[in-house]
Amino acid sequence: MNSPTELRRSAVSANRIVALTPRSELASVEIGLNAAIVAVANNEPVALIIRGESDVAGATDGLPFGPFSPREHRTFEIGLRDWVRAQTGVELGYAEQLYTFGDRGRSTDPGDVGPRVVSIGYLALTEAKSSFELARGSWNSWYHYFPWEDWRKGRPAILETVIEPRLRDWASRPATHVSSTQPVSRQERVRICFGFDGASWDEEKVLERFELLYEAGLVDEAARDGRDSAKPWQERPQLGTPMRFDHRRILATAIGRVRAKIKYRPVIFELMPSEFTLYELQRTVEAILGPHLHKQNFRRLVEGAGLVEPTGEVRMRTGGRPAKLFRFRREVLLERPAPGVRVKPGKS
Amino acid sequence: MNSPTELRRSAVSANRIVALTPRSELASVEIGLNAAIVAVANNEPVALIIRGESDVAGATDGLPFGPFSPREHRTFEIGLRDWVRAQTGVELGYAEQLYTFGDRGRSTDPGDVGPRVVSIGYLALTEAKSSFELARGSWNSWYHYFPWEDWRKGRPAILETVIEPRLRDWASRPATHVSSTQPVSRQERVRICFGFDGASWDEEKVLERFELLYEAGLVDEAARDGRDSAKPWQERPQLGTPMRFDHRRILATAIGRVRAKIKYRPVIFELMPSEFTLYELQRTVEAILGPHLHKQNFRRLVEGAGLVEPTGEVRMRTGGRPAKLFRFRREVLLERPAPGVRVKPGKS
DNA sequence: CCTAATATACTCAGATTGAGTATATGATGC
DNA sequence: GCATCATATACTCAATCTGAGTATATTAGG
Repeated sequence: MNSPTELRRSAVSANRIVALTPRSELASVEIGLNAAIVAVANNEPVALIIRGESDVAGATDGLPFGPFSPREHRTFEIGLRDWVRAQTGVELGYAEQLYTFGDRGRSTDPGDVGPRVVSIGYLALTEAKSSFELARGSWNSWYHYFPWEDWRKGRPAILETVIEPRLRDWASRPATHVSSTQPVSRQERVRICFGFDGASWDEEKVLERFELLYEAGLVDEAARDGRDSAKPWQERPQLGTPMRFDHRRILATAIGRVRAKIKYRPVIFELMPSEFTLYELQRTVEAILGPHLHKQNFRRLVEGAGLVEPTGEVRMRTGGRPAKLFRFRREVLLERPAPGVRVKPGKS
Repeated sequence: MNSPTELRRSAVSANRIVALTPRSELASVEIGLNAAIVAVANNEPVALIIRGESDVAGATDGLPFGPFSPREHRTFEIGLRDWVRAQTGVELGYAEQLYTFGDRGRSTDPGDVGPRVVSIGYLALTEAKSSFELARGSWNSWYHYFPWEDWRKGRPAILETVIEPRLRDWASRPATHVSSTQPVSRQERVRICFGFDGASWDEEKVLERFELLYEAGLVDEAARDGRDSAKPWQERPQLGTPMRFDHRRILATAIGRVRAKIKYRPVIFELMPSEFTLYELQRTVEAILGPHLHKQNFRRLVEGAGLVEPTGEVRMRTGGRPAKLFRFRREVLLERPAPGVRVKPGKS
């Protein structure tokens, strides 16, 4: 199989194979476009969720998605915008590609070797207009699907009561596949991802945490995908609401990306109305990131970085002194290489 | 077409269409896996290049790539590793997904509406063992393809002499497609991407710069893809060596990603031998990032962050005082949330 | 043993950051 | 109308970090 001749032959033909192989012999796949559409409504971070029919594990919720057809759409993004508009009535503003998922182990049909759906995940950010006219779907809190990510009221209890004991139990068992590409022990991975034993909590590791729970068989999707370590879903505690297909994984990727990105790109303003007070801005950042920020320093940072400019107006009835209204200074994009809300957790 | 009934119908069927549509009707595509395999050899950043037959624009160089077959490979990464091993003999270590490209405008056949190749780009980092046993391909400097990115000897002359006048000329002409999604003028984009008129040079904007040159019809790939603004390739100055397919775009994405990533993840050590001096480490970082760093502060930073530990050995014959040898401290991964070489340009 | 070349250690001023206190001003209730 | 409350905004200060310099150590080569 790996004789020098074999290797040579396959190497030589490699660059030509696409052109030379008849189309029918090439295993082709279908492309699914999936959109994690994120907004912040009433200081709650939400994603646009489509409810569909229940799958084998009882999951009904999913992201807006549709097949990508090269016939109809010149680019993925155009296709995505069309799909989202048709499905939900939402006109997307900011959108960026997240990741392309294609594991066979994650399909709903684990033994399948035929054509397969490859999911290209997209992140979209939009302003949450109140009682938005949705043709279909609803805005659901993303902490509904990831309760362990909600640190707005301190460390979520579910970490102590459910996740930690079960993950420790899983970590104490030997790995089923001992691989040389996985040099870090289960225990260390659990400790780092979930901040046990004094390790710090990294709010960006959303996907890593979800993947760990998946590997440990603690989320319903794992059982549905037929992982050996997973018990039947009726017997397990439900860690967050499951989603159809691998949509929860895509949403986890999206949350991690947003949390990382607002620190070095001014994408937070995609979630804001055109005019806002600095405290509203802070609350929006906190809705995304979790921990509370130091109010005075947040102001200093945001104003000092030139991210906003006062409109001259004030908002009355804030319950105290009126707050100045600000707008996003689009010119920062032309001034600084990487403007963003480089916030760090603090008091108040 | 967009009557309420139509919209409703398409919205309702959206989630089911994958399951309900007969396979023959779904436009399926072929997945190509492409690897930008990066190393640093003799302080020169290099990528593994496969030379193939010349395309219509005369491009011969390309990245290792091959079709992804769901039949054979459980994941993209496994498929990629297999392909790279078969084509080049290289066993990949670190690899991460970059981006999935699928524009029709970038295919070699612009009018094509049939099955299309979607490229999933991967970045791989490896140590450049001297005169590596390559079954096929060669290590080429990446500045061969992107001469304007090479700032190791100061601002590259090609920016003044060729790029600036031609981009300014292009920017002064009105955009062919005036779109509301492009609120920034050509002039501003050129200024920001290439650091003209006192704007700072952001070494991470490799892809943005390449895309701008592509749009302006200044790289050979643009003419080959039949963009209206591009003159026949014989008439244009060759800005860097062109590559086949959209491989130069993938390499640009890879360079930008590496340059960004070494600042917050210790991926630089994937490019180093197991033992090295701090100056060798600095030279490797500089090969990737471009500008020179302040030697003393670089040492303070790297040691202070706990990224390395002394082996106790020294390297003689450095031309002066012997240098201590260091190794990567893998434990940092367990200690800090985002360890990396957070370097900033400076003197010496 | 002197000199060149490199490695490493130490210093210091300015900027940034975390966190506190003080003041401004409209809303509310009497 | 006025005290009180609640919030917004301004100012202060020490600890730390950062950029950049000078000084010293240790080899190789003549």
